[in-house]
Amino acid sequence: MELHEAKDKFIQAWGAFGSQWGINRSMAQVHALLLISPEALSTEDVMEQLNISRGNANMNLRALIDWHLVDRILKTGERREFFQAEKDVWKIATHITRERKKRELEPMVRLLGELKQTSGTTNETKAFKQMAHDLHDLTSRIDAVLERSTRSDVQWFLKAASTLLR
Amino acid sequence: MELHEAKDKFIQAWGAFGSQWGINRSMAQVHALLLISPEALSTEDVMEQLNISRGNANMNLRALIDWHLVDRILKTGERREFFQAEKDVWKIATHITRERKKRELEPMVRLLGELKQTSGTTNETKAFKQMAHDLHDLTSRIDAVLERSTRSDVQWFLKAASTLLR
DNA sequence: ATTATCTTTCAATACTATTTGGAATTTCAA
DNA sequence: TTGAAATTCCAAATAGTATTGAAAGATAAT
Repeated sequence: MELHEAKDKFIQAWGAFGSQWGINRSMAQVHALLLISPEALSTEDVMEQLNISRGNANMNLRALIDWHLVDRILKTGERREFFQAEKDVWKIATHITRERKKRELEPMVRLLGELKQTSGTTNETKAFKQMAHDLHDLTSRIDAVLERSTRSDVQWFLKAASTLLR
Repeated sequence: MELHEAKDKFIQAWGAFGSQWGINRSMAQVHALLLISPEALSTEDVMEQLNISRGNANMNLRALIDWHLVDRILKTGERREFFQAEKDVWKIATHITRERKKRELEPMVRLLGELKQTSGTTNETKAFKQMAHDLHDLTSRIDAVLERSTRSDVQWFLKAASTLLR
């Protein structure tokens, strides 16, 4: 397959994949583009290559920086800013996981913890409390697994181990 | 907290949580409602309790059945159908995971596998191939972990173990 | 201090996804 | 069979989200 075609396929697929998981398409596409660029790109580059507006490019670049997936690069003698994606896929996975865990999973765990103490003894209440309890238990476990698997020491260890075993 | 308030909070939260992860709000809310109902509900019940239209209720109930999260119940002497959610949270998690893995993750793994064989030796091509390779590696690993952790024998074992340790 | 260049903001617009409600279809007890 | 009761379908309406583009705001060279 030609590079051009492959690049395009990847950007489209990453965008579609992102939107299925609640990440907006442009953001995922900008990320994809930066992931496969050997050099840091300017806002203008991103706009041209993805055919999106300045405002859109700017907003999504900022969001990606906020998610720690992209760094702002300043080149000496250059007025504009350049953007470069983090290329280490472990770090990417870690940042996305931790961020979503913090923003979405943890609040849900907290809520379920509260809800399982709802007062009452009717059948309906019992069913509710049971479900809140079970879900709290499940989400806490998932939270714990994600916490462990994204801790930087584990990352270091896994990386070292996989290098040794290569 | 009162049951009514708790129920409502749960349904709203589950709906919001779902949409953040690419599951439409009504579907998540219907699921939430059925999760906490001790009895199976009719389409009419769902419509009333969530204030949604017949078409909407019907469509999402069918989708939930398709995802193996809800069963259709036939009561003798009753004309209408009733719906009951799977209450075992392990099974719920397993079904959701396996379904999304199959529909979304596996196709991405396949694509990355193809893309990493792109032809060319320029810097740009090399960067592209490297990223495709790394992402293929990562997504395959995630796929493998999910495969293992959702296999029914593992589920059985985990459940038995957690019962013993109670 | 002025100007050219780049970044950010945000109201208007376009686009997508969801929801509705009525018509068509199916089902089953009489 | 028939027809009341239920389900399913689907085109149109609505709601929700993303994108644009022009203007305002920064910034740094001259």
